[in-house]
Amino acid sequence: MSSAKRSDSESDLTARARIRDAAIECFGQHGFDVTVRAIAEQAGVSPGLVIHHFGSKDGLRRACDDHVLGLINDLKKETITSHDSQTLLHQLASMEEYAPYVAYLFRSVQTGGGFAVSFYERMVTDIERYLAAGEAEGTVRPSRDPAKRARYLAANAVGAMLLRVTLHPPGQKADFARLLREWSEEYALPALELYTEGLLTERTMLDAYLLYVSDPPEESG
Amino acid sequence: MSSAKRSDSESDLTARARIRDAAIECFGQHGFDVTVRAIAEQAGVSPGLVIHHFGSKDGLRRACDDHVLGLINDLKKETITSHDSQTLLHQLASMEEYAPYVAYLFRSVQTGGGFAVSFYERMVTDIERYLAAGEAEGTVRPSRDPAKRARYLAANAVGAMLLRVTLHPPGQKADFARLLREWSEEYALPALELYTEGLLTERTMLDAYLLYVSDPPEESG
DNA sequence: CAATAGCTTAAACGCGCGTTCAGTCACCTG
DNA sequence: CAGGTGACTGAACGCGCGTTTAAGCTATTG
Repeated sequence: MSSAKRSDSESDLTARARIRDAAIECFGQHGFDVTVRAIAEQAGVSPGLVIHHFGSKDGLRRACDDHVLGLINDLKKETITSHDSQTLLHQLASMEEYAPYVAYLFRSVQTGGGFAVSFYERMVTDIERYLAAGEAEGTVRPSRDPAKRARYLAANAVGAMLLRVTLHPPGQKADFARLLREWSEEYALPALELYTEGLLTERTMLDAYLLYVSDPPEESG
Repeated sequence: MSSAKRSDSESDLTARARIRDAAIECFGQHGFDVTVRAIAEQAGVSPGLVIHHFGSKDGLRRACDDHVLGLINDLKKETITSHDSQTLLHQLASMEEYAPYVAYLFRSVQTGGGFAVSFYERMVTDIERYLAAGEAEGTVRPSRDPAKRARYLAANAVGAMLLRVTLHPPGQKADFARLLREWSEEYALPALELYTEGLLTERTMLDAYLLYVSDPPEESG
């Protein structure tokens, strides 16, 4: 379904594909409130044709979701063997030709909805696998609850980027690869401090919590 | 400016104030795309009156920003002496009568813009002070760059909550106090693990980075 | 009481949106 | 060549939005 046509150069694509690509670009750059007219103009067609092919603006959005999902799946299958230590988003962002799709994904997460949730869940399990590998390798400390740790770290990492993009929206041609790189450089020090030395000097809070969960007090009310 | 009238009970307020409060409630619950008509209905007035008092929908939004900002300032002045260890947002959320304002702030951050940025910057310095206090007290490890650490931790904390609210939007009467509490309980373990034990088993990455910044390699290109 | 000023409303305006529709064109099929 | 099918367009429709406008109501003032 997603592996049919795979050419580019913009004009030898079927109009339907051109509209879909234009929509992904517009949605990613300006959010899902872009007008159908703007998408049509970007694709070089009339607004009516957009609806003719996708039924409605919502149908177009679903088609975009499906297409991006297909690309992700294809990418995953390709890189499942090459055991690189990069997370899904970094993989995507590092490839320049995938820029519009990364922007689309950011915008999806920013907007919320089912597609964003499923993509985020994918990242969570991605990070969980990544941490488990590090654990097996001996570089990552074992956790008392690896799943929750992965979820916690994922929420922090993705949330921080989401906040950044929301408060300081990038310009027209958003280079998310650069954005992720700059983020990593900017906060490498506090991140590495936190990851290797922790934040607290004593373990009293953790020990108290562990004692608490092993022997919880009675619930009142 | 924000300390003039301070009564409630909804009907003895001036219409202007009633509209403003209704707008804060609507904006917080449904986002800034709520219609002026919906706000007017919530306030029990006609749509025209809303524009009559605030000039435009944007003017109404600015008035809401100013009002919430005023409340925050008042709250800060009150609790500046009581040196509690709670961050600004937790203080707000812990007071039930402030619920609409917390929802409004969440929605502001979610939407972006100048007001959201200034509020977030406030949280950053808030957390920086909080960390510095812990450092002086001996419970928080000193950092090689406290400002950046504060910014990093703030981005993670706020971003994670933003992501949560975006992907799993709360129902009609959003209880953000409960939401923050549930979040803390849910991820107490991985957070405490990370904060007291760190994530990595070796300090090679941190040491390599420290070496790198003290003697950076030549930039090529 | 008459007059003025401000609060308030119902109705409507203008605009931009998603969508529909009638019709044109190109291309297959027999 | 006749006929039909689907891509495609330009124009329009209908709707909901923010906003405007004219008029009514109330209260204060001389």
